[in-house]
Amino acid sequence: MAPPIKTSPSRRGPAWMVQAAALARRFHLDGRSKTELAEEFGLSRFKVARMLEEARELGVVDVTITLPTHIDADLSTTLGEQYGLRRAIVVDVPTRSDVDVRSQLGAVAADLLGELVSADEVLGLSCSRTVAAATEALTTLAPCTVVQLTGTLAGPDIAAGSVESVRRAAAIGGGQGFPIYGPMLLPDAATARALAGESAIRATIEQFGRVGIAMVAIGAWRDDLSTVWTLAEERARRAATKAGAVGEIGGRLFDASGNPVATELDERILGITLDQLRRVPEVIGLMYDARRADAARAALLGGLVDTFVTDASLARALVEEAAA
Amino acid sequence: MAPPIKTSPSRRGPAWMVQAAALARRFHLDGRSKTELAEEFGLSRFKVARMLEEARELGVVDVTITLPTHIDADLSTTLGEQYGLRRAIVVDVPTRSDVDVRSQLGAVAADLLGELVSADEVLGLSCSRTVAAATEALTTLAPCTVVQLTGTLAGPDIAAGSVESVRRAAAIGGGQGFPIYGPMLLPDAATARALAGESAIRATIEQFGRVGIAMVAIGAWRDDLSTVWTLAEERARRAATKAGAVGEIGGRLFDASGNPVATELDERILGITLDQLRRVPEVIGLMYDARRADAARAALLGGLVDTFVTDASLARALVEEAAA
DNA sequence: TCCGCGCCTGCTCATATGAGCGGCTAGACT
DNA sequence: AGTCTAGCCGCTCATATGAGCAGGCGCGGA
Repeated sequence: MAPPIKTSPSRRGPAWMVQAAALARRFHLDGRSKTELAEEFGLSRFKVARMLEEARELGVVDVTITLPTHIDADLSTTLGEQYGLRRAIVVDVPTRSDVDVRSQLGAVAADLLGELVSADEVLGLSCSRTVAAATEALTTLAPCTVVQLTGTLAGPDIAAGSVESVRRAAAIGGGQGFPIYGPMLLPDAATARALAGESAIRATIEQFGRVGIAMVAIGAWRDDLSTVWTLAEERARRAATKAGAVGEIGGRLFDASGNPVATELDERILGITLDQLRRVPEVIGLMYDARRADAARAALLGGLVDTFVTDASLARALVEEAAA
Repeated sequence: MAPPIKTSPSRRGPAWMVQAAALARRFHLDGRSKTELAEEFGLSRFKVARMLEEARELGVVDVTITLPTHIDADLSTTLGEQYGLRRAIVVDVPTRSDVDVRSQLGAVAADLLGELVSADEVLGLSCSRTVAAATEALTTLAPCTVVQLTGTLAGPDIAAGSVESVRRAAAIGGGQGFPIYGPMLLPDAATARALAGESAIRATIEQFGRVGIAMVAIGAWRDDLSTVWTLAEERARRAATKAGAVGEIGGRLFDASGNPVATELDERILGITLDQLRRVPEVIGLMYDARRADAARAALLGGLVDTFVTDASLARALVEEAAA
């Protein structure tokens, strides 16, 4: 016996199509109730319901989600679900230039801060060009305490990775700022310890436990893909890589599972540790570029981050990896 | 006092956007209930409802109605509403060539017949190239009686306007056919009367009162835009135009209000009268080309037609006219 | 500090909606 | 003709949903 395959259960004609389309428009777009539509079109409410459902099944109704900002909603949702994130936001940035991507990502991250930070909360910021881009784009922020989570980056564009981010955020929100006047990576452990003891810096470090929401950049532990990597000496780099480091947050290295990697570098870093970061209720991680996929995956699977803001290229790489 | 204008009642951030988008997708596309979504997303059902509604208002959810066939759903609905039609079907045909438009229109009209004609009904067909295109595209038709409503057109492509349409439809549906072997326009009234009395033709004419659904082409009473116009003598044309004729159906002229225009030509026509046509419960009018807008408007406003099948150019012209 | 206002939340209850049922009809096969 | 089946329709009743309301909360002005 051949199974009862339906060749074409019900071929709908043009009249049906047009009416279904009109129903769909008034239901989905105008938000009318099915009962209203039944009266308006002179149909039973059951028929309305059945037509709408069939229209959906036939793909007549194609709901396109068009966010006003450049956010890829579908990719965001997929990414968030696949990695069990609280939230994922994929910025659909057409250009490939690092500067443009950072500025787009920053704009979205800035909006996100405005949205998530509530008054009297403590906001923590790491130092990176991406975080700087976010604070540059910041326009609205609840009055909150702003804490610098890491020492400053001494890179070519010094202003980007500096205390400036904290100052700006505090100014916009109208709250207190806790900066760290000191480099992220120090020559040796002793200097690092000394600086950490300095009174202003210690005041900042003491805020770490109070941070309610942190925005940090995630770096890959690879050539040219992390500012910290660039700062480290060749020997230290090798040692860290050998120890399993694939990425870093604020100079703190982690392995493919997202667990901290303790190397000699760790002692020389001025800033929040990964364990401290884990205790922050809401960590927003910023990251872009598909070449950082390994580090991203580690950070996400390791649960270092609650909310992940990224660009489409990296998001796609992550989603495809997870699908395979 | 300045009125309480809200500058921006609630600026939603990226997190809200992404969640709203996810909700919208699952609601509109996957057809989940709001209560389900509330559980799935850990929200109250009220919040879900409000987010969905706000998303709709903000235009975040853009429901695109995409019909599988080349039908412009929006234009169809608008046109139908503006002219108070039972149904309007606008075929979105990209090409401009008459032949292509006719064949596309015909395909849709054929589907429409398959959809609307029920068994044992009496279907009437006028003679025209567009109606011929429809019967050529016909694949499914309920068993019904097919009646030719007008005499045959003696044009360059004779097959198109011939008895062939009736024969084809009757064959496909498997019902009886009532053809008219005789021209639509006769040299004089006496000949017309004589032919109408001929037994086979009279049998057909007697069916006119039983026709439950008619498919007719609407012509414009203008140079080159109506096959009948071409057949008439210059003198007759002028007289008809002077009498107010703007269009014709099966050679029967009507004025700008859709009322019959009685001229000498009327006596020489073999076929259904406009008054007889009005008594048909469902008249499907076929027409295309924006240059026929005047005739179209007259036929529609005059209520000569219940269902109007047309191309996008004509539909747009009509809609814009009505809007002004 | 107190108050009023705007905004958000979740509640209640009347209404809208969905799932499943049984009746009806038409076409296919015996 | 009898009968079977697939659609289609509209009903019932349990559930989902909407409109409107009241409480809470942060902000800004007196």
